[in-house]
Amino acid sequence: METPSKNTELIDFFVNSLLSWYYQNGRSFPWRETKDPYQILVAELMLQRTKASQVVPVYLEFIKEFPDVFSLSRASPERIRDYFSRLGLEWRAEKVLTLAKILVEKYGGRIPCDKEKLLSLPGVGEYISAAVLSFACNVPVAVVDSNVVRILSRYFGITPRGEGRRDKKILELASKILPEQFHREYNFAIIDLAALVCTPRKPKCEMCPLREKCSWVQKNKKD
DNA sequence: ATCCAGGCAA
DNA sequence: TTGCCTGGAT
Repeated sequence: METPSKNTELIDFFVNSLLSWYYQNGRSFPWRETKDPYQILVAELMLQRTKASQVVPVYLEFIKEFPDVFSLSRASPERIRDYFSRLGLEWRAEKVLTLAKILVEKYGGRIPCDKEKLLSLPGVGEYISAAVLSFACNVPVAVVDSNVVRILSRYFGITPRGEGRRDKKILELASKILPEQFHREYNFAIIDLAALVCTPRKPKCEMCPLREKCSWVQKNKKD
């Protein structure tokens, strides 16, 4: 009887605090200024396992040389590798070219706003698919990476079974929380909070907008 | 030396 | 669903 309303309260506080924090403290990146699915896709391919600040110059140069999927599909593998090697992702360059060619030949150069079609593309999994859908296609889906998992499990006091990205509880919670009207801002917000405040080690709980109701903060007060 | 993390194959 | 791949971070 009291659990559902408490959960709702917990969720409302989470979403409201997170969003207002984001409007004050959120980061700005070139790929957040656009809703072009191609540019979003390129950014996400580059952002995997790479610090965003390091991606910025590479991304800008890449988009300048390959402003759309057609120009990319005509690029040489070596030229693409030049960019991705700067990010430690040169082993992916070949896949990027394959991806561009498929987009041109099969989809007429348009990135499909469809989960199944996105997942069928080489180099695109759950994470990038969700990112493209929310950031470019205006489809309200929760973007869940290990950073998001960390925040949800800390705040709500959930211990994921094995990997969080494969934990049903976490995924259900993530989509339950997602505010449909503000899904894009919300997804950016949770990514930024994870990067700036709720870091894996030594999180800056003093400056966290969620600390009042964070289960992890309460548990660690003893220390 | 080990861990991490999203994509992917078995 | 489980384990491997890759290379930067710890």
